[in-house]
Amino acid sequence: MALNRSKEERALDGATEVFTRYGYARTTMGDIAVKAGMSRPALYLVFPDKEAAFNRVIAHMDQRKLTEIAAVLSTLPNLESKLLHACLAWGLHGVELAAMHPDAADLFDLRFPAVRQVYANFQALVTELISDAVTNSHLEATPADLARVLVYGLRGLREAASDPDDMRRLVTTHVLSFAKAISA
Amino acid sequence: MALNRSKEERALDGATEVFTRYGYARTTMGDIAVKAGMSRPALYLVFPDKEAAFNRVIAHMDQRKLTEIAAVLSTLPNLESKLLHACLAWGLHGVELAAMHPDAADLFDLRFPAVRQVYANFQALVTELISDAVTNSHLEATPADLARVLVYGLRGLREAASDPDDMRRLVTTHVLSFAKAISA
DNA sequence: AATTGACAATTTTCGTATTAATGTCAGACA
DNA sequence: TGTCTGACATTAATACGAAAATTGTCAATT
Repeated sequence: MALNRSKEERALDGATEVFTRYGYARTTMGDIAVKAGMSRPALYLVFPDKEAAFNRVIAHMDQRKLTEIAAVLSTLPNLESKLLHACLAWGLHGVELAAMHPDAADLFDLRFPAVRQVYANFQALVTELISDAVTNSHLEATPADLARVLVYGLRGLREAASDPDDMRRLVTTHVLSFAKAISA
Repeated sequence: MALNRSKEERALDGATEVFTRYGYARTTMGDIAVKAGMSRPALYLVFPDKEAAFNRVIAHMDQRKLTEIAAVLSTLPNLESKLLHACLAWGLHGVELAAMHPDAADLFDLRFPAVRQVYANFQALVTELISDAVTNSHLEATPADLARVLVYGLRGLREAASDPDDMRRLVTTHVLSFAKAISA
């Protein structure tokens, strides 16, 4: 049994695959159970309910992405390149997912507590990154407010961008002008 | 008849009032006709169809707002204060309207060509404002892209802001950091 | 102890009847 | 004569009961 993945792993992976492909509304616990190779009641032994499954999936994906980003950040030399990489990696993630699975739009709905948490987490990362620089800049705003502006600004760009390449250009412009403002 | 407003005026004003209160989907041509004090067929002599009426209303409100903004801009001394006033006046307009009439959310739906035009117009205004400064800054982006980032960044802030006062704070932070970036 | 078939409760979907809204035009009106 | 409207056909939204699907639970099984 050591070679087989645990039922928790299979449940989480199955849920991740189905949710990211079809979004929240259009996936059923039955779909997930089939993907995970278990019965539907067995799934309820792993997740209390559908919403909890969704929260776990979002939180897990976010944790992976943030860890991945943090690992790269430590290799980068300055604030500008750190911010740029963080925002490109994080901001493009959603756009690429949406381009791959247009049905999964509700994965980014801020009405989900898990989605708001994703934004809060990234905002915390950005706040940490820019705190030192902000105190030296002549801006009156707090690092937290500046991070909020940067992060939700990224969200606004999603509506302007026509495709991932365009999004990349816009994010780069956004981040570099932001970095310049707080580095001055 | 000189004292009475023309039917075109009454139609436009009536349409403006009803659309801004109930949004596009929940207003009927009948509602507008009543407000405008004319029969429904008479309304069709002014507007070809409902969508045209909506476009006219959005375009007219936008024209008024942009004219109003432009008048103030000419009295302001520098780029920073001009940008700040423009973005506060323009960006808060929608938030305040939405706070007043929550049913009218679809007034800002980018699927409406008229709404996209509103963004394009403001983007053009911002591009014009910042063009000189950008050429002196060390940013590689074009004024048009920078304006796009600023304008759609404002849109993103709407989802972060909890109320008009919070929105005001966020917009101010956004604009001031932006202004600093292109003024350096 | 772990799992599931089967169940009640709830939600979604579907077909259909009904109502409402849109856009048009012949004819009424001034 | 030119402006306007009552009445109409067409299309779209709504209401609603029946059917199907989904959720969450538990007694029974392995």
